[in-house]
Amino acid sequence: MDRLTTQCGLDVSLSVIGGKWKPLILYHLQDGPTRFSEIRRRVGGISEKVLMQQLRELVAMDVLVRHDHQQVPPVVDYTLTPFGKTLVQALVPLCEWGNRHRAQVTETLRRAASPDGRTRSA
Amino acid sequence: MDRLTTQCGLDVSLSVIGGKWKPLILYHLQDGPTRFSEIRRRVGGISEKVLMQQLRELVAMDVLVRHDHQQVPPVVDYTLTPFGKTLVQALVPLCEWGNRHRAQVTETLRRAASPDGRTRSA
DNA sequence: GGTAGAACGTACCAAAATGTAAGTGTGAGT
DNA sequence: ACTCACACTTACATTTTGGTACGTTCTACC
Repeated sequence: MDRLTTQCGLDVSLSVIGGKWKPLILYHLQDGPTRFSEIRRRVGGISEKVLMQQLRELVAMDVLVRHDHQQVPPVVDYTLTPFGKTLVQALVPLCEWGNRHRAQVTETLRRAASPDGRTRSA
Repeated sequence: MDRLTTQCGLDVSLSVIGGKWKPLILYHLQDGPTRFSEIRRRVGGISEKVLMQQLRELVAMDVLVRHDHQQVPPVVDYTLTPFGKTLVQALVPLCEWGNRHRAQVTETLRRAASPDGRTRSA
């Protein structure tokens, strides 16, 4: 009972980076401490509300630390914890895979969405 | 405009393995051709409808191939394509990460969900 | 004959995730 | 004075996702 079962661990990872944005967020935090608004700009397309949620969850999971500079107007930044860095490392291959196959995937998605949907021959 | 942007590739991967079940499904297909009902049993907890959806999407993305044995009662199996295998390889690290940190993640989730929510010391 | 199981399809629903728009308080720039 | 940016929060609307339940066609089994 150890073939590759035991629940492959994917479930664990997924529970941490689940959602549409978390992987992207983590990715954009690799440069070091980053401010809220800067993350928002980098990720692009994410709303403040959702970004906040995700950040809070990530912080709760000890993947990030939040540093409030106690200034006004507010200055807060988020940083990957060592734990978070291991996670980022783990998704590097996925990132590379995505880059390597961007064309193919994009193309496939395109034709899947094409109105006359000729996905195959007939 | 190419610092590390260009979209890190994660968006591509995510568009393929997005969703609650796809990674799990792929994982359980590593053994080779697997029948629908067998996948369902292995993954566990997934409904027929959703499994069907996911499989169809995966097939559409050329990650899997569907083989209908043209028998009755129906015999159909799904297999990873070479392309699919590269994807599976890419999520191996995530899988390992999950296994390595299962305890911590589980614990964190547990206390986050605890009714009296003592997230910190006291 | 009735039942079970194979691999689906479909209708309808509930829940989760995401998005939108607005508001908060304060200080710096114009 | 007015506006903007900061880091959020809240209420609300919408979209996406997942789930339940049932139907189908056919065969093997009791």
